Amino acid sequence: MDELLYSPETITLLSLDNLVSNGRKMNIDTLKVACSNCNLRELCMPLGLDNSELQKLDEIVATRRKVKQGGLLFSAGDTFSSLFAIRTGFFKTCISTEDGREQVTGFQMAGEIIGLDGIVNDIHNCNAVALEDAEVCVMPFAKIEEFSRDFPVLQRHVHKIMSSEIVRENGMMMMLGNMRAEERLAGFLLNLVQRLHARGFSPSELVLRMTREEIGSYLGLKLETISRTFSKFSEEGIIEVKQRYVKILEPDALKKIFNPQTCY
Amino acid sequence: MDELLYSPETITLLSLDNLVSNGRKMNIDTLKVACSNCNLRELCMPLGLDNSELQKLDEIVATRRKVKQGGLLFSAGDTFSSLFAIRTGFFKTCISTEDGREQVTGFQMAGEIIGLDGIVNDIHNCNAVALEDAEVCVMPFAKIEEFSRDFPVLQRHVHKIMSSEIVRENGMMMMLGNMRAEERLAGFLLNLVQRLHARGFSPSELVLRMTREEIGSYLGLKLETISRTFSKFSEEGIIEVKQRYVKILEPDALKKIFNPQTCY
DNA sequence: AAAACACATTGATTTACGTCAACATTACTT
DNA sequence: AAGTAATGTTGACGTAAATCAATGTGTTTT
Repeated sequence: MDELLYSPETITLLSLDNLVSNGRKMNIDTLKVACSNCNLRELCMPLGLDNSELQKLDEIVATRRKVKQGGLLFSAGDTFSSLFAIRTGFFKTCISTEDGREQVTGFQMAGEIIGLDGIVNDIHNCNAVALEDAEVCVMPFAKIEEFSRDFPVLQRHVHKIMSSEIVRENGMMMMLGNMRAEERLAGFLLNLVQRLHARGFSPSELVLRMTREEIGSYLGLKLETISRTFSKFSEEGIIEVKQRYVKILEPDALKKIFNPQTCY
Repeated sequence: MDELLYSPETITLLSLDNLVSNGRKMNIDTLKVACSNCNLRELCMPLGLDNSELQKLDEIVATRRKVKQGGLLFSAGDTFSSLFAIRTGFFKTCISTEDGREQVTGFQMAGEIIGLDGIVNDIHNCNAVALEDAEVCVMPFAKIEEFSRDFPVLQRHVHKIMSSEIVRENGMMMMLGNMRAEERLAGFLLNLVQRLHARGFSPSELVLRMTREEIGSYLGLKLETISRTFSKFSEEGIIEVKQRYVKILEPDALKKIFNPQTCY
């Protein structure tokens, strides 16, 4: 394995929780929080807000909340009251049918917003599970709406976040409806690494926070197919895989697989 | 065929355009419009607004616009400026890859809102195609945002519309990722007929506005599979199919196929 | 250090749906 | 009314991914 610009350890760093946990699966941290000082400022809700607006946002983010690996931030059926901005950690959202089939609907990382599905019916529609120890900012939706009325920039931002989720899901429908296993996995890897890169991580290396089964569920495939496709990419020299660690050796090859036309 | 409570002709009625068209593919109707008098009041944007709020909404809906069958309301790449409320007619939204594969992302009918995908990037992300002659209310998004600030009920309503689209697409991911052809088509039919019923049509009969190919694209299946599955349902006495006309004979059987557990 | 467990890989076989192709029906054109 | 195009149906066959199963690897527990 080549020497790494970003070691797997470094990649994990952002998500580690240095504070002492009280041992419960979840706990509410009543410490006051300041968006204006948050190092996710560029990614999270505050995007594009000036100082006075940032201060207002501080009022929205009343509390933080920690979720241990494997813990639930919320479950389908819970009453909806807040959106959550991920500070650290990694989540999956998933829904299940009565007969126990599960569909992962998304993977969310630091700076992303979770819980939009609850707005329609004031009830959460999916489960949000922490795939590693995580911390989120709790943003009561009533407050978001209240401040949105005073701050058009915030209002617009909220709308863009929701629209972007709609567009992402449109893309997933294309994946699930039209693409073959290799295309889906290529698209998945490119998307993941791009979002990690936007957060200061390597543009070519990543450590998967989810199992093959969870990737498969997200992509509408079985875990064996994910494993086989990883192996195939690896044999072709496109990626290097060692369990959860993935290094993209030929990003262009991956792009070509995902979207045959654009990369000729 | 039994005598019909709602004939196919009746079902078509709502969508017919009685006004004279000027012959162009699309045209902008500058006639002032009143939401307060609209017969879609219960379904469309105004849901839950009182009289003074309804009047404000009238100001948002500046114009109407007609789209002929096969015409485009907007295309991917068009600059986004307005949402559209469907007054009459039926639309599909779809996206395509560079190499020409098409994915239908939704079918929209009277009272539903179209164009939410454009908000993130101020550019439409999909094509909206009229599957029959249609008329929409043009709602400039800047105005929607402006009035949302003054009318919390409207603000909440806009949020719910967006959230509901997210939830719908979550459901589609479940369909596309986990369900077999029969389950998908059963779910599709149940959803269509339920939405039509909410608009005063029959709870058991419908006339499809889309081809087998378009249904297939939406459901991630090929047109032959749609055709075969229709035939199978028909042979089993669950539905009666004659081209675009469908009558649901055994709604419970359909529900059981869609969701094996809930109906035992 | 060994045992137990969760997760990942790989092979053999099956299957649901896709592909290809012929034909039927309806709607559109002139 | 006849001819043409678009859409829908049905059959024969092929295939990508699922299923079943065995084995490997890494991590946690005691």
